[in-house]
Amino acid sequence: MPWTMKDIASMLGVSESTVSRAINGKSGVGQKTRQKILDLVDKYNFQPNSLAKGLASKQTCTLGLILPDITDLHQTLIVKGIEERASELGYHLILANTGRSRDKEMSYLALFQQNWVDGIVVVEGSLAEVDILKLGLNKYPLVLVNRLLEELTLPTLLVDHQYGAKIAINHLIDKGHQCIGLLIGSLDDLVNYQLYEGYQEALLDAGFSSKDFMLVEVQNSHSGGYKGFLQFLKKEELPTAIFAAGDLIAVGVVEAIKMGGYLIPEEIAVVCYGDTKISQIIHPPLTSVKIPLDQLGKRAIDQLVKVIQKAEIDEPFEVVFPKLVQRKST
Amino acid sequence: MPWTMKDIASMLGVSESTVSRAINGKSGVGQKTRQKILDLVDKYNFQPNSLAKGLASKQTCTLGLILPDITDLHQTLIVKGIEERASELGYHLILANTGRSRDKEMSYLALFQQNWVDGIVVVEGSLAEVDILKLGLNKYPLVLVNRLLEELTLPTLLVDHQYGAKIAINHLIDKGHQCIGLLIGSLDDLVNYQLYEGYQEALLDAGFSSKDFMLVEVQNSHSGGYKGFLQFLKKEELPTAIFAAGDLIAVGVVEAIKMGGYLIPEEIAVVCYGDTKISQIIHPPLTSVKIPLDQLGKRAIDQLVKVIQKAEIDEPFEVVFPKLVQRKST
DNA sequence: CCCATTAACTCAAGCGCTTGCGTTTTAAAG
DNA sequence: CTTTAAAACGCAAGCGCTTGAGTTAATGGG
Repeated sequence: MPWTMKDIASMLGVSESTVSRAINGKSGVGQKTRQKILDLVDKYNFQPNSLAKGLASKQTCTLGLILPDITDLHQTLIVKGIEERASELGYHLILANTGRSRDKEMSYLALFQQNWVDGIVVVEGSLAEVDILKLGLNKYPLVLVNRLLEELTLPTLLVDHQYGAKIAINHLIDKGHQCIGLLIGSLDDLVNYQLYEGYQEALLDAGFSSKDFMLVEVQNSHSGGYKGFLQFLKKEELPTAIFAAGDLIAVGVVEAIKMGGYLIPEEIAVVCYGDTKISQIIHPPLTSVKIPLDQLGKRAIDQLVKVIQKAEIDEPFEVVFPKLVQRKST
Repeated sequence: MPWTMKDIASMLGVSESTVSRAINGKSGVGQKTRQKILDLVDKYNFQPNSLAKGLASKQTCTLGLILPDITDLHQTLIVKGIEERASELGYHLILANTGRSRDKEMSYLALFQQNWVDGIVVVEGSLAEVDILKLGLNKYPLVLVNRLLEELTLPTLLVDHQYGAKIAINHLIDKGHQCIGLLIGSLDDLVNYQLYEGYQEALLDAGFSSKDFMLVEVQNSHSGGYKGFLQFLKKEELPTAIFAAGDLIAVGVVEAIKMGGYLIPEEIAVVCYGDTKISQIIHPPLTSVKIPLDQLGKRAIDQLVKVIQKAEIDEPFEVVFPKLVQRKST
């Protein structure tokens, strides 16, 4: 049976309130009494019951985090940033993995809202406006990461993927490439579509025309990248540079390029979107676009804490910008 | 302001207790009353305050999970298993990432123990016997995954890495290899040491002698694997098969082998410990030892729930066995 | 038609902590 | 040695829910 404040209080012949104030560092307790209490707390390793504390004080100093797939490296990198900043600000983190199940997402959202946490971060996820409204969550401290709900003005953190594609393409143009291919997953995926837009914009800005676009839509996988390169081979002109929208695609395309007997980067340059371990250890290590996911997480917490503390949010939408990391493939 | 049971109760002119029993599906409520309550609950999307519920009922239907590094794929795969089984059994999961900080580990352990959760799973981690004892956690529902504390008989889930190494080596022996090299990270790491033991045992069992051991200790990284193979080249006899204890090492060694102009698997076979994405997409895809991490997680929850429900644990130590996945590298 | 049995429901005491307010103590000022 | 304001502390209500014991209503057998 764990100790309670009552126990500590009666041991010292003081009231519970005094113990409470002493532990929480509030005024209204004398020096010696406070010390005696703290000593006892230490001696018996007393831990105040956080349920009771939360119930009485209406705050838990805990943040809820909902994400679709904990085995996804991108997401865990965001979590890392979130965890770091939350920890700095004195918040604990509670993490819920939904396994991309909409029901679970709703269920955790509801759970958290039941006074478990002071605020919620939702990473990606599939929840819609109606869900938020149904749960009465539109007034709850809630920030969205990598997910845009246009009808609601919830604080939202996004990556500017279009910009990410542009810096990649601009880099290739700077290197003198005239024929730049794009290997990308389904354009139905919003991220891919944004990359595609960035690709187009960069080329147009540099004076190319839409005739110069070389797009191959593939499976977002190793074999997708491989097959994608074979598609390029069939075209009248072979690109001298390829922007691969994903590390697995990049690995596949590199393999295909080598298989075809071409040299990287001398004959074909490759830029990878996403600076993952895989893209670094293959041969040659790939120039890639690094997405500052930890930044994303940290700023999400900053926003969330602002909302919790009722500070006004000046601008609900924040954007982080990818950076180019140059390696041996360009 | 969220609704409370009191609100619901007064709307219908019944008592709070009736509402409570209706919501929790307990007996003592009439059909029509129950239905009316449930309808209202639905209409206003009433969510009982879980802090209050937990405080009163002394259980939260929530499990705490502590792990060192959420960006580590191995750990997240365990989490996935844990989450699935916990969810099946009606438990929510709370996840704490310590970033390998001992202090944070202690802090979360303490937090959880403050009645947040009904039980705790600790994955790997750095906590020692004294910590557990200091927190008075030796009587708390707690299971350890991939960490052995010998002086305490806490329920513990482990992977039999020694067995994992043995099946890999046996496979190579079956393929006719007489000279099998081992490329491994620091033997101070317990996992590596166990793999080393498995390696030895498999060879000895097959009639080899300790003179046939070919061990090179390297950095657990891509370049470690690369350099490791160069070490082999310096030896009088080149192994015809290599067991690489880690996917990054395996990638490095494969690169070095190709660089040296040898064919895989014709001249040199490779087996990788750990069946990760990386080991599957490189060329050739590697035969590897798959560690059933989801199993590990699921069985951890089974054990934990047993402890929570005060069921006796027959055997505190459970072990899961790796499996061999054959691909093109052997 | 009455009493016993069971089901439906209410009461009220907690769970362990916080907090505003009132009371006592302390000590400095008059 | 008072006066008085501030500091130290206690009291008790309350956070929102659960639960055992007690009360009332419904049901059926004799």
